[in-house]
Amino acid sequence: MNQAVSTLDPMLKKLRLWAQLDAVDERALLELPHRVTTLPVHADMVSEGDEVSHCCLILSGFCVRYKIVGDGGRQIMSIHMVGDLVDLQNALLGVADHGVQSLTPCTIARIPIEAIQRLTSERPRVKDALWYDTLVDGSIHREWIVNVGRRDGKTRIAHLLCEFALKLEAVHPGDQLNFELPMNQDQLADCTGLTPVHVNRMLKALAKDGLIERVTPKSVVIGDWKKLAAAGDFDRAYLHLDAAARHSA
Amino acid sequence: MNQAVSTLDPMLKKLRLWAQLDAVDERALLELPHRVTTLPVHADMVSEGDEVSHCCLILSGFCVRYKIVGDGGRQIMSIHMVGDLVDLQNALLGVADHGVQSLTPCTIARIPIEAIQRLTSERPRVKDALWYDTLVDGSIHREWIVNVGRRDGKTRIAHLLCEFALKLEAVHPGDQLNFELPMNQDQLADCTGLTPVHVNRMLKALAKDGLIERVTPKSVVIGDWKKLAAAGDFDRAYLHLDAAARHSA
DNA sequence: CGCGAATTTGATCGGTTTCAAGGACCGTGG
DNA sequence: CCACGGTCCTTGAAACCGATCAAATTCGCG
Repeated sequence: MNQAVSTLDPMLKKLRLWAQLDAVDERALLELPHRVTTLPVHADMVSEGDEVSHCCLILSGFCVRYKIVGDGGRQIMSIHMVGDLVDLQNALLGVADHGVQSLTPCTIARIPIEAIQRLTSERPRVKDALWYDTLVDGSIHREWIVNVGRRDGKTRIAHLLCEFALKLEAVHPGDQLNFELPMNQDQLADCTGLTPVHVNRMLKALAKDGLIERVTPKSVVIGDWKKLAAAGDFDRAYLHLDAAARHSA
Repeated sequence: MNQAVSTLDPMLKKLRLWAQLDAVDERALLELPHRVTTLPVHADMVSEGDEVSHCCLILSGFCVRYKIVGDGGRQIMSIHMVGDLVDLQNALLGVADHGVQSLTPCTIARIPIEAIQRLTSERPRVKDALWYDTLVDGSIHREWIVNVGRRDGKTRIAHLLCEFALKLEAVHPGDQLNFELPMNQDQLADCTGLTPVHVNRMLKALAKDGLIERVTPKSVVIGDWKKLAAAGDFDRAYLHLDAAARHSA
């Protein structure tokens, strides 16, 4: 049982940032029924139009939410990592209005949505935390609208790299200036509304400007964070990572 | 007092779609403290970076949420109308990560955010309704990411027109095929990530294709809904307007 | 080592932007 | 009532960013 309890820990760690949970809340969260599954790379965990009965918590690996447009193009709307309840929105809305796909092999915990709904109806603070989580998600969505709508190619890529670095640092403290992207250039293109070819050129341009270094195609070393953030028109406020400070104040 | 009660009715009408509210919930919602204000056109009700203490319910008129990017460009992230709690997200997150501006003269009711928080902590169904509201908002954000990220100019405009027509019909049943846009072409451009000049050309193109008719610049008559929806790659699912049917089922 | 996938690079094309100017509409004041 | 000024819409021409097409190179991996 202790085994099972610790499984959902990444979720708890994140939700603690969003609301003041007491011991009962935390235990109830960790005791949510779930089934751990592993997924290969490029696996669809949810497809657009599916009726969603489970919510997937990422325990390791990366995945994205995306939609396919009429002409066959794909747009990625968000990137997710350890601790993210990746299709909470789909699950609460009842019908998947978008797909979810793994970028890398993943381990996930599938939690029945009814269990979550039962828990939130009994534990108001848990509901607050999950609500807050969806609010932050919305804030990130808004920034992405801005990113693809009003920034040029180089700026979009720089912005995405900054966001990824900070989100990674939040769940895996260490050296956020030196990481491996879990995406190839096709997927970066689908995040930024560009073509893979142009992504390639913009990455090269960022490297030439000395903002990043690339040893292998997917490795990123941020040479100068401030300059990259400036180049990406990046302001971390929208990630609300400093929420915890406000809450405990 | 009856006067004051009916003021917030547009909000109640919308929230009823999102959750099963009982008589106590509804009365509590209508009795929320508030101050009614009128705003001229192009007035900022919230600016990015503001600390937000109130939440604005739109009683009449239209407004948008937007951000300004580094090079001075503007991106509109959503359009709002009667019944929308327009900066609930900003208010709940504490700091405005975006601005809110009126497109037309508006009447709004400013509700203190603490009153909303007190109410949601006492009435779980109200919290559910507001949460659901923010979830639908997120769903619309995701569709906008797709719209500006992966669709060409003509398709973006057609999509926006379809969305606007349906949202308008939802709050003001009547002839959704014939309406007046509350936006000029600069603002349409800021919604779609295009330039005003190009918006002008795409509107003309849609008219030439017989998908819309334009008597005055802002008037839109949708000639053939199905064709316009096809041209706009539009699928209404993301608006979740049919949620009510599911809930009562 | 060799195959397939992903990255890189080059050349060309096209949608959209930019720059610029003319025209329509509307509220205001003489 | 009409002249005026400003804002918005419309249109044209040229420039540009990013897309497309195509091929070469590198990388990952069995």
